[in-house]
Amino acid sequence: MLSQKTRYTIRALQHLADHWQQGAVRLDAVAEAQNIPRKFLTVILAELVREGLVISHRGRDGGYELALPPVDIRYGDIIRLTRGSLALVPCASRNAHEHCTNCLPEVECRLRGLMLTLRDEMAAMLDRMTLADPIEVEPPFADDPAPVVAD
Amino acid sequence: MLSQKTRYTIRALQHLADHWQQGAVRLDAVAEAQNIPRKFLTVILAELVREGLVISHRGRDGGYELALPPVDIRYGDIIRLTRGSLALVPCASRNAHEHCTNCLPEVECRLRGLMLTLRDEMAAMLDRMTLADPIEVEPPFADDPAPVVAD
DNA sequence: CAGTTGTCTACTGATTAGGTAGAGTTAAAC
DNA sequence: GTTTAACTCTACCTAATCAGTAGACAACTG
Repeated sequence: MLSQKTRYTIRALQHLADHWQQGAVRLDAVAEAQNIPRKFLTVILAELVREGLVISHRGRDGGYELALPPVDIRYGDIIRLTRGSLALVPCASRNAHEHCTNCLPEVECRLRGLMLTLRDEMAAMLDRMTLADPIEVEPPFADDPAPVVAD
Repeated sequence: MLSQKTRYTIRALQHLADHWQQGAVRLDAVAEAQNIPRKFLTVILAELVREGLVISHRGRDGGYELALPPVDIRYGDIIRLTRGSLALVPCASRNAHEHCTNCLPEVECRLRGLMLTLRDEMAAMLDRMTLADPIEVEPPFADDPAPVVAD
């Protein structure tokens, strides 16, 4: 699962992408539109600024904007950034490889073989999609009560 | 990431698959061959027995064996069993759907749209592979020190 | 220089992960 | 029919991570 923080990060970036070249977007605007706890969002955006994905402007009329065009920000990169890796097991990461604990030697681990293949397939998809791509939303599943939304 | 427990589960099942129709395999044999803490493995196998994936034999010369042929156990099923879902966000699960907290309405959530597509791709692959499939292992990445293995 | 906005360090409470302890139950073999 | 090598079950524990908050500070604009 993606952590809540990763989910917030992606939605915040999508929001900034939607306002690309429209000037800085205030933190409160993002928090409100995307339903993200304000204080938590400050932490998230500060991190994105440090990573160079987002530019901030302080003072009156301050806010945030993407540091590069949406088309240059791939979903794969975002997830690698926040989660460290796309892979489902540490030993199957190509960018942040670590050995699994209590595992077999990698050379004979079939779980690793499988997870490497899966990782590559996931990476292919996530690196094909950028913040500029329109994404089709899907209707909620039928037999599912709508969530109670606090106002 | 898959939890350590899920990883152990998969490797334990692979081990049983390797000994399919060779009689019951003792817990200690699995623990040793797969490098899984013995006591923890009892918990894992007990669960698999309850789920009907594994049969246990008590008493002397007891042990465990798969309850059905390896070819009938898909990796997708194993992960769904231990993790509840293949999806990377709760709202993108087709089998154990839940609403995400602090999210947008699902009908307009692009993160969900993306993650549903990804889930389906992952599911297609994981449901194509079974415990009977040979899996190519891959050599460790080159610049990577071998792990220190306690004996 | 007042007010609005972002920045930073630290903290916290709840949950989950990853195991362990230990008493109990079965059943094959002798 | 006793021994003994298995599996089973409930309970518990510790450490890490997650999700989020507090509050003082810094910078920019008008």
